[in-house]
Amino acid sequence: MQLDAFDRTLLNLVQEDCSRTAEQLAERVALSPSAIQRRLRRLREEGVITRDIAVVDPRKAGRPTFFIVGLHVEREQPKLLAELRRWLAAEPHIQQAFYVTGEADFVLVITAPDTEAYDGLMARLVTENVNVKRFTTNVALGIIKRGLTIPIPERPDA
Amino acid sequence: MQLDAFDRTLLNLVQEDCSRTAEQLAERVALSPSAIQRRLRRLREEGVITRDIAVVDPRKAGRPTFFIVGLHVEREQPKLLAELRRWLAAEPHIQQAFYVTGEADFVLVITAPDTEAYDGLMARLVTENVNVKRFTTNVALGIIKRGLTIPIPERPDA
DNA sequence: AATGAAATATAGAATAT
DNA sequence: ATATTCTATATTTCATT
Repeated sequence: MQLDAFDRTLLNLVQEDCSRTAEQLAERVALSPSAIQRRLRRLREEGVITRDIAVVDPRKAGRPTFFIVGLHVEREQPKLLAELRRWLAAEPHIQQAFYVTGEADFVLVITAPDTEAYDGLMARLVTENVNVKRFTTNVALGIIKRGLTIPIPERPDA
Repeated sequence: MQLDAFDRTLLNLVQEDCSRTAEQLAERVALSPSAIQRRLRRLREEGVITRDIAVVDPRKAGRPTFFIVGLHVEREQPKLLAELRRWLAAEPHIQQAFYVTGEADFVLVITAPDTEAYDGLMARLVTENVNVKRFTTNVALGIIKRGLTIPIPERPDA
């Protein structure tokens, strides 16, 4: 699916705020509200926009602690890795998981109400996934920024 | 602000999908649609819900590369750290930034259209922030999970 | 004080020009 | 691409507990 300049600015706008009305978006996109609605519907149907979510302020919702975790596996066997991936994806407290090059094999961003909960989670992780060799924990002392926005250049260059 | 059981389930639901109508939410929250709307409005006013955003599929929007970066600073002086924080927060390609304990001082999640763009960004980072000593890069080979959801227990335990 | 139900207003979806 | 209608949702108001 090809994205034109209109699609790209729309994507940038709804990544900031998806509660904007088509009319409000029309003030910034040189398109009629109905054209904007059609495009947004198409972008969602095509899976360019995968979902619309509310972002909650952690300080006002239980003050969870954030942990950045580097995971090291025993073997790089595809089967074992796929299993681990599924496990990570299914765990609600794991916000994000990347399979990476470099020192660690996986990097995780985890939220837990407290350190004990985190310990419990990681204990389960290592016992239920024997392929996990070890992990290194970084506790977040401060959250500077937290988002999923992918900046989309107005003009395509790919 | 105190969150009761209704607020908590609502928060869990809108973190999954904020495009649900009050009527749909009412099927799962034993409240009338109007009560639900009032609560959601209050949660947004109070800043418990900070914003509503569309999540874009990176594979369908330019296939950017994700980088997980560990940042090491020269000095831990509050003034210098605050400056760096501001710089990180202002940079659109930096999706997330945490100030952490452990080996690195900051952990960043960065998206860039390609490796050159990443190089350019990091070059700017180190030249414009002399307090940055060095950094370690992990390239994401695969994204297993990507979200901002904070699981909120139905019963408060804090 | 907060809820539920009915009123109005607004935005979205579909159709036609 | 705009204009119009139709439908659904959100917003407001009010009575009730």
